[in-house]
Amino acid sequence: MRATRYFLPTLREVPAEAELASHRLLLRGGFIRKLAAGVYIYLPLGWRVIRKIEQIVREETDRIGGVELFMPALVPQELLDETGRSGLEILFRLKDRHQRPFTLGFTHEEVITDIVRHTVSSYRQMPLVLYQIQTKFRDEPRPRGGVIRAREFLMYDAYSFDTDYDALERTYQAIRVAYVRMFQRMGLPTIIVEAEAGAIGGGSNEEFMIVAEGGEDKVLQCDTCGYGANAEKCELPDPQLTPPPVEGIPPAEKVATPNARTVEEVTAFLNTTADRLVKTLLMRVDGKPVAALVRGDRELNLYKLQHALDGESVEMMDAESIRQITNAPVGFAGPVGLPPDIPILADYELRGLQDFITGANEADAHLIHVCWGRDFPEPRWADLRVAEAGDKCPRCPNGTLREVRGIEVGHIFQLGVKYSEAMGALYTDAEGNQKPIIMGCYGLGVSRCLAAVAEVHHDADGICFPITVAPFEVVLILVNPEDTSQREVAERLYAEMLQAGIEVLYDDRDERSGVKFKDADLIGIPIQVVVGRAVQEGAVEVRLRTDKTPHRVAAEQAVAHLQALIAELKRQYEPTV
RNA sequence: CGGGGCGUAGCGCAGUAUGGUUAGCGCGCCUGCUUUGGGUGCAGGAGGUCCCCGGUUCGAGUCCGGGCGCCCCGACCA
Repeated sequence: MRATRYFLPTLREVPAEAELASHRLLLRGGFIRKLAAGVYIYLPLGWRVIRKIEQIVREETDRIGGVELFMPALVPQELLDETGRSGLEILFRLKDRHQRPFTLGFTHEEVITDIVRHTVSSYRQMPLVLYQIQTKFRDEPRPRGGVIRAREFLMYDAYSFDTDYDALERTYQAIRVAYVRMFQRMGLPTIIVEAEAGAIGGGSNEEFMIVAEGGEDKVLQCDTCGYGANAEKCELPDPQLTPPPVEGIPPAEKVATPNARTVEEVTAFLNTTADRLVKTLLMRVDGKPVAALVRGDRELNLYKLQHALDGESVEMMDAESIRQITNAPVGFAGPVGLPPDIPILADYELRGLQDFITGANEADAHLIHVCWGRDFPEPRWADLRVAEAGDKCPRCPNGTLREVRGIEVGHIFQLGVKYSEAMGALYTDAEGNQKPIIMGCYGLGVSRCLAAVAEVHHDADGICFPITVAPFEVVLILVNPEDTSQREVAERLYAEMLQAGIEVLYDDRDERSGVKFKDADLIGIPIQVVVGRAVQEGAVEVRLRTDKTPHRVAAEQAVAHLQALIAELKRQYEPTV
């Protein structure tokens, strides 16, 4: 491709809206352009990278027997009614001219299950893996980081159908390996961590994370065993604390704490530390009120509370309900004197704590010297708090958790029968029994991977693409277009490279060399071929984007040299599993 | 949804406190010359709904009211 005929709108100045390096570089390099918040145009260069990524995920899915199809983005709302997902806030909604409600697909479990329930009826038709690469629409509360979290984005989603859980496990493992191979081929170093299922639901699931400072997710990793988990999910072991004796602790006493609502305000006012405080979070699980207790310096993990009560949903109680239950404004709730029909759950850690401070269920007042079992009934103990760096590993005896930030690029789920039962996707087994199909689903953020690659592979000058996903393999830089001998050599080389099947961007623009070098570095094509003054000796210079050392190569041998170099670079990204 | 910030040429910004010539600067763009190994130099030029609507005023980019859009932080406050 000739740069003079291409569309390469690079920006010299940094767009004000971008914070993350990947976002900045993708905008500056002319890969993406914003149309609205979380809505992006993929410019030619970005689109070429997207297509490389798509090709990799296709090849790896096909390799394990997956079959590609293409589902509609327009999804009738009634289909989502069947699984109770039509009310999700994340959905973009619209109506047709007959006022029939539609949504824009945010994921496609219902659509694929609909196809399968009408077509798969026998155990003989499974295992089956269907997948697509398609635009997804999610009205995110806060899009950010360019295409890292967009409202319209490209996603690969695969769905598996099996007759039993052993078969699902085999399929799941095959796809898990395929994912490892995909990310290796893209040059994305991932870790696999346990995760929460969110709106997808179902059984066990894992996320593929890129460790990156700009990542949105908090990930905990054991320093000893291989355990890793999203902070949303990360379990903590019961520390089996022995309750301290209650004898000798003064009776609970009400103290005035005017306007002290937050943990910081209360500890400052009472001149104590947050670990002497017990927070009482009034929540609703499946609409029913519960009180959750965690230490003042800890965070309640909503998912853990939900799971502890086997609930479907969890939310904070609204201020008005809190006022009714505690007779106090938000900020002064406590476990002492709560209505007895409100169950109290407390984090394991609190079993080792007595003589603490809580809200008094009264405006501008807290209780000190509170003891569970004495001042209020012994709560139900559970793992409720969000894991932090320094906590004990839940899987091995000696491990300690450390915290990193991650970009979630893939998420694989064992769904089980959640969708097949809700939607009546049944098959007949060899004995003639009707059973629900056992499903799995597997997502991979294609456009997010573009950002992840840029986030992982860049330096001060621009992106450094792995050759496997680079928009071009080689950029051919003609230093001085008015120098006829340089021009001739460059034109000949360009023709030879095309002939040899090398993906080359030929920068034949009438620009100063500095502009071309800067642009080449910015857009990150892995191999740079410079046709400049070395032409006088019949040579060109070949250098890597990542290592600027020029290698003189005779012009006649350049193509052979490049082919070898490309093969060598590609070998670095061959999968190891 | 809460808090903060922003909206002026394609991009980055100044001007707004204290209303008043023809609304500026840098980059980019166009023309000519120049230069040709890391965003060249000189000269000339084009390009504006000052986010939108309404109001105050002799006069609004600037003041007032309403709306929209975009960015950041938080959304676990107890």
